Amino acid sequence: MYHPDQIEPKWQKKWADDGLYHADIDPEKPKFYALTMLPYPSGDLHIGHWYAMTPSDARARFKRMQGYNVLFPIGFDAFGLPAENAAIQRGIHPKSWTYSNIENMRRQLKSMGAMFDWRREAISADPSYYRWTQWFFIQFFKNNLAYRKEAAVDFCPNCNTTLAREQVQGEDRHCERCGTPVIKKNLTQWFFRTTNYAEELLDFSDMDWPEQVQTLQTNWINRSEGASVIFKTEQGDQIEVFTTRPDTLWGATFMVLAPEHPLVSKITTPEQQTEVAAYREQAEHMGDIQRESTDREKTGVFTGGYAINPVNNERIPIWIADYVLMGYGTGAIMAVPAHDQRDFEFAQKYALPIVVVIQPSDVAPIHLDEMDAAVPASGEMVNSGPLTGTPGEQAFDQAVAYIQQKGVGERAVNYRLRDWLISRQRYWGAPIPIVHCPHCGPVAVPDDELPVELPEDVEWLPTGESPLKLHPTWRNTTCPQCGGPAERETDTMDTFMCSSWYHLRYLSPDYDQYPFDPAEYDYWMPVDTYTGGIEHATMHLIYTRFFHKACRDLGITKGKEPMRQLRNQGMVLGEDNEKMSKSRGNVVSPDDLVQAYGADTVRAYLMFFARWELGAPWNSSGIEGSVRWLRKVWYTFLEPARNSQSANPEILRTVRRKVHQTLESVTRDFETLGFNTVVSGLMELLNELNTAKSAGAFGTEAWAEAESLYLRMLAPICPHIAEELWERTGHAYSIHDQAWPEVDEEAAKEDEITLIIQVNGKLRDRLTVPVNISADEAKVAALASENVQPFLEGGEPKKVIYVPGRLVNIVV
RNA sequence: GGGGCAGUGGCGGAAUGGCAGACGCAACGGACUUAAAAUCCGUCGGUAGUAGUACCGUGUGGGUUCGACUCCCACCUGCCCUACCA
Repeated sequence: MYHPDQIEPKWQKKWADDGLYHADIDPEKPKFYALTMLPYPSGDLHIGHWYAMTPSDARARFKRMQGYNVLFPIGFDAFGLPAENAAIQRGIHPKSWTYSNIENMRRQLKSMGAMFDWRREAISADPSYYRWTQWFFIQFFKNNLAYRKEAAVDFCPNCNTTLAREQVQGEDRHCERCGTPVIKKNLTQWFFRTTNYAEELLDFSDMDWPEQVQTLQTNWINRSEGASVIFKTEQGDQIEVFTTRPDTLWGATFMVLAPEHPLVSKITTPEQQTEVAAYREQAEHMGDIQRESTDREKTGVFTGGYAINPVNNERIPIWIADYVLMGYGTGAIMAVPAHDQRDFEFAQKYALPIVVVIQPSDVAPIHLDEMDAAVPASGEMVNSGPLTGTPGEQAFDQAVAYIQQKGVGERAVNYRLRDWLISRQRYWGAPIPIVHCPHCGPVAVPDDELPVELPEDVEWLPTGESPLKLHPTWRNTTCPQCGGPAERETDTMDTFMCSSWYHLRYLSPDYDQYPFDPAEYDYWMPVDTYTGGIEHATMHLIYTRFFHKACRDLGITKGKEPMRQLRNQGMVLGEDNEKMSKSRGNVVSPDDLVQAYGADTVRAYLMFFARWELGAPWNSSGIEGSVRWLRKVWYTFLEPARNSQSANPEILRTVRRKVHQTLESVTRDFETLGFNTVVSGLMELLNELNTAKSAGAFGTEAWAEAESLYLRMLAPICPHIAEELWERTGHAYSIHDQAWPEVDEEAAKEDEITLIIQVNGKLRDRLTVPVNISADEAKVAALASENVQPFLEGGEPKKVIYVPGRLVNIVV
């Protein structure tokens, strides 16, 4: 009988004792770095973790059997808010909460039977880890990739911390972690210059990443081509604007600044002072959700000031309006009401002039008094001074050339991507290693004083303030530069900073000279296959790419990208087709499943029940199929047959053919991460083998080969049962050290094929013919078919198409 | 408003432009059993027919092709991302 509860712990212990999955540098072997996104130690391993990790493990095991030296590490993204919330709510220290969770999750992870090399485990909350997170920060700081500025930033009132732009999501602009709508706050925060890399981050060449992730990142970065144009106020101040439509410059009849624009107070005339101040006040207090809602009627006020349109020297009024955002572009726009809907609405409401300067050829001649909407299309330039008459296709380039020649602007590219805000006003994170000195300003903590350790004796007060700020002594220090009294930065780093480089720490988690051992780096990097959820497309996956490129420019890392191939798994939903959650009561516990069925069954089912990249709702009866399969595997190979060795050569030939055909498809599907068809292929083969077994194939040479190949193909998916059967069928330990079998092309070949006979593309007959049938023979056979005759109606076919080895299509 | 992905039996899914529904779940019928579980055998897209078989069928409508689940165009539905982005 198959008893997974007996064999699984036994083999897990033996593999661990033998160090079977230790991955060490071996220059003789090609390397393969397989990486699965590291989990947050929330306390319990979710079925989603199993869904993410066990297929990745199977793929890594497959690569290992193919002869690669495979590194498949694991660790914990151990800093973060839930730990701190547990501290506030239940009085448990985040450290003990986190580390006891890690202990439990380690046990759960080990129950998977995955080939993790535990010697390489890295925990981002260990001082030996975050010492280097801090070290990276300092490298960025010293090289002007980290800077501090005051800005209106997103703040989660529930988590009591600022967030990066990427961590604010959805229409209601809610916090990525807790779902609370964020508010804007003016704060001085640390940023990384991700925007320096905007252009490079758009380049996905030589990367095998899903189209969807490329699209998400490309849209997130949102490159737009246009021109930057300098307008001057009547007092001579410059106002720079970005426009994607330089060809509409002659139609710019007013300017709009964001209410927060620094020039507003200077431009505003005394008469307009009160109104402008009131509007700015109102804009400041209005939530972002309200302010950014598109359907709200546009509002604004006149500043009293005027600018000069640099192409036609027209005097145009300067307004402020909250539909212009300080955070995008320059916070100022030239308004072209005739050709931009927003500007059009604004101009209508406030009776501002509208001038048509573009006449698209497929639009009836535009008359000002008949306009009820802007005409955003491009077309021939009209009313545009020297450029009047320029055809639509040339308008953009001609306009840019014109402003460049006049020295009032130039071609420009703008991105929506913002710099990465990394300050968090929380305790449980890596402290930002900066000392604020009243004389020297912000000064980096010297390398030999790293890590800046988190003090453990902190108090939890429900004030929303970081305990680091409230700590009586920790803040006080001396300036590393001048030696005078100074204060430590009390903000910690975004945990995405920790996870931007964990793949490097896995290489040498105990190394203390550098973030990683360069020898390990040179051997293992880049990551060959990276797997994880698509929800990280515009967060972690952008950050880690930025991090790699920034480090490359500092001489720390090498190569263009950190991860060569990326694959995303889908999500396992509850049986009710809803996202699993405790409150819905639809959570599936992997611990319970392992207890009931064994890890191998859970692994097999997770790989079989859905397309991995799509995921599907859980089906608790579906897992029965995987249980039955493994039970069947067990007795197929272990229970001798009464009629052993009595099969005829025909049967044995068929056995060999099926085995090698399956090996071919399984190999291909493992390569492409098509796990569901790997499993179904093996199920199918097992059915065939049982047919052959009842026909007397058991105990033959062909059977022995089938057994050996079957178990090896099974090994990556169900490592325990494969090892057990490998031993029980008399093979030497360990199956996981065996080579992936080679396909015997000769054995896989078919002798006969089923030739499909179609008439006008419709199936009419199937003929069994020799595989090497000639085209003429095939056509003759097809035309002779009884099922075809009635359709010929005695006449000659118009055309007969023969697809070698497949079909004959008769066109009548 | 913009962009992306998906749509195949009761369900999950399979199918280099060439036999639609492999494999599995559920369901139904049968064998074994005192009984149950386990296991085994069989049926399982729709309509008509005892049957051979015929017709219909991969969200809808067109197109390309000897031939379309697959490629192209338009649309519908669902999900995801994004959004006064200048």
